[in-house]
Amino acid sequence: MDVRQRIGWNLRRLRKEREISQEDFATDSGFDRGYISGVERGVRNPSVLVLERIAVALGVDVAELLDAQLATRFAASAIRLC
Amino acid sequence: MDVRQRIGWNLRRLRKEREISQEDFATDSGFDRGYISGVERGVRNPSVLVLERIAVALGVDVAELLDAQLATRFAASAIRLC
DNA sequence: TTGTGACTGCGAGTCCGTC
DNA sequence: GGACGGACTCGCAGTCACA
Repeated sequence: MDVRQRIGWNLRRLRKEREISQEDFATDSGFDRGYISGVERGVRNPSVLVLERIAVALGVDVAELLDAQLATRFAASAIRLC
Repeated sequence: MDVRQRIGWNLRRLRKEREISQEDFATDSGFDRGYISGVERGVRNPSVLVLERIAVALGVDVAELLDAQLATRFAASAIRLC
């Protein structure tokens, strides 16, 4: 799985856990809503500074955004649920 | 510690473990030597796609480049050794 | 062998909108 | 609520010469 998709699924997972919308998270993290959408879908290529801002907004460590296992699991269950 | 410094120390640590120069690693990973130098010193802000290329060239997972503990330890010992 | 400043092209990141 | 588009700005990717 691509790093961008890994990050995307992890971001979506952690955001959903907190039960907030992309718009609310965008304002929290100080990013554009459309940009957050792109990151979640894995079409954007964020820099590590962006990653840090996202991690801080989520209250987790940057490394957690790159966790392959959790991303894969969440992606699989998300596909099953839809 | 800044994410960029974390990545920098981890890259330097893993590269030194393999006993190769910045120049050799640059050719291996397909980057410019000056750019690698900047990433190691934490003055560059690489994108996640760059991170993946570096990780592949090192033969490790991207998450390992963001490991805070190993980076801090190596940085401390490096300062002690110099 | 590595650090560093300066440079250009292009993509990251923003703001508007529609569906 | 979220996907997706266009147009825009600014900063990063990638390179080189020199210390």
